[in-house]
Amino acid sequence: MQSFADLNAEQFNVPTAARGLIPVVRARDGLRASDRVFESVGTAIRELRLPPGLLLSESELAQQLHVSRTPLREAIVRLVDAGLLQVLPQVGTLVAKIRMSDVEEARFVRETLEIGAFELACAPAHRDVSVLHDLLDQQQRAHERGDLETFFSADEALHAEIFSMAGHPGAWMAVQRMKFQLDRLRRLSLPDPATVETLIHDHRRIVDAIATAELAQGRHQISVHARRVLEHAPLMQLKFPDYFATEPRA
Amino acid sequence: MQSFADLNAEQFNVPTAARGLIPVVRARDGLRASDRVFESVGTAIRELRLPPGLLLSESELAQQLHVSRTPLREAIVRLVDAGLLQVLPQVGTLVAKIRMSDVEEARFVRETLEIGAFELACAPAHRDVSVLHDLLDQQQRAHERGDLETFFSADEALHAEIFSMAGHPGAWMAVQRMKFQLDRLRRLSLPDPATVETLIHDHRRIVDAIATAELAQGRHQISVHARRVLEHAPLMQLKFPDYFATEPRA
DNA sequence: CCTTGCATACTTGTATGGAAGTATGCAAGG
DNA sequence: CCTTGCATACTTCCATACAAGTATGCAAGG
Repeated sequence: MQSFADLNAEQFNVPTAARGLIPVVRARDGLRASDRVFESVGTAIRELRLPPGLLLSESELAQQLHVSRTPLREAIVRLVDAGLLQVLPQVGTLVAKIRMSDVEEARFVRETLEIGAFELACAPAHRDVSVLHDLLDQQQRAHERGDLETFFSADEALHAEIFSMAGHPGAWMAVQRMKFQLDRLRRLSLPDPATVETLIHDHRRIVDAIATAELAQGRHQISVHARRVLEHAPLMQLKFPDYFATEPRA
Repeated sequence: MQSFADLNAEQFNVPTAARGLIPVVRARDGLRASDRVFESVGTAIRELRLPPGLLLSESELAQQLHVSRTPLREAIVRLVDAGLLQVLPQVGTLVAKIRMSDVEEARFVRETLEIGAFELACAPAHRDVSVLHDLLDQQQRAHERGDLETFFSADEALHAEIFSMAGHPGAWMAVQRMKFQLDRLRRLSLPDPATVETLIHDHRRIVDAIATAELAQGRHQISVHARRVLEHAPLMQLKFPDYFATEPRA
């Protein structure tokens, strides 16, 4: 199995240091070291900088992030709960592979909750979709200048805003927890500009459905939108076979 | 603020030991100490043996559970993520109070996902509701002999089984995470036998709706069922005012 | 050549000691 | 009597040392 140090050695030609893979966030704010590590490592996993199946080591990671093993372990515990890491006692800690059954569950949760939120967002007589239009514009501009990260942020913000309009901003948290698995699959298939345009198109139709309170149309659009990650899944499984888990959860 | 030791002193007349509040789970299986503590403390909180607002202490808890502070802290981190604990740095760790906004969010997530699962469970032509009927019988018998714990288990199992029938057993996990807040509110209002009978009645109607695939009827019943916890909420807020949070999340 | 057993170097899990920060009570001064 | 400042006793947070278990490579024996 490929180790963390090996991977870094390949990419940066430095045997021990791993600068670049995980940005070393320094002690800003009053944030706990545990939180910084959770954010840093969690983002690195979701952005596939730490590829699925990679074997990590607590002490190695701790050194590279300049924290001790205690706060690192607390971050690991949370990442295990989130389904992004898997700990094999006395063996190692590895980046969880993408399990299509988990992806499907996340898709169901997301689609179902977003449709529920959409219906509530359509209910108020005086609803204000100007924020949604702003976010659509942001996405368009970010796409035109090839800024994927900003597009991602605006994408997230759009979906979160719909939950806010529905009066359930907290439910978006529940969706995000499940979305972790979807994120990695999306990241695999999203360098394609055409796909981004499709997503923006989806967003426009969903926002339009809210503006005009067309329930049936909106439900359909959200369903289509939520299932897009699954479209490229079979191809991605062929292209990156060892990113995907074949066996049931250990 | 009432401390953990004080509470125990009141109930058991022992100043330091806290036997009874949290069962000391001994090192069975190959389970990690961290996992045992998470289960033990989490259950104690959900069953209100550790009342909302209670101020805890890492070292105190560690002594009483016969583990060191490290695995205890890892359990605390998970319980914070679950929304059952709240850590105030350099001050203390306290049992999170019940916030009605969280309850409402959990209700929305649960109701929406259960309706979604219900619709899928109705779809297959050859669906087998015998397991559901067994669980209904278990609930009836448990209620007749006043066995609340068994009723709770069968209740959970029934809802989980519906998600299984829908082909999304994993989505039940997402519901359970949100349900933690609902559990405590239910626990407050459930010593009432009449309420238990109402719940069993709800369950029967929901199972019937699945058996006959009456979509509209089932959706309505699940919605009514999911909102029952809210019925007694105002009364409970009057009866146990310091169990509930008034301010927004810190 | 192949198999088996063991020494060794890892891994995660747990315990403990110290550092930094906060609430509290008490004493001194107005 | 009321307010202010400080000493003290907590708290969580972090670093480190040790314990227990697993994989690996090498050597010895069949």
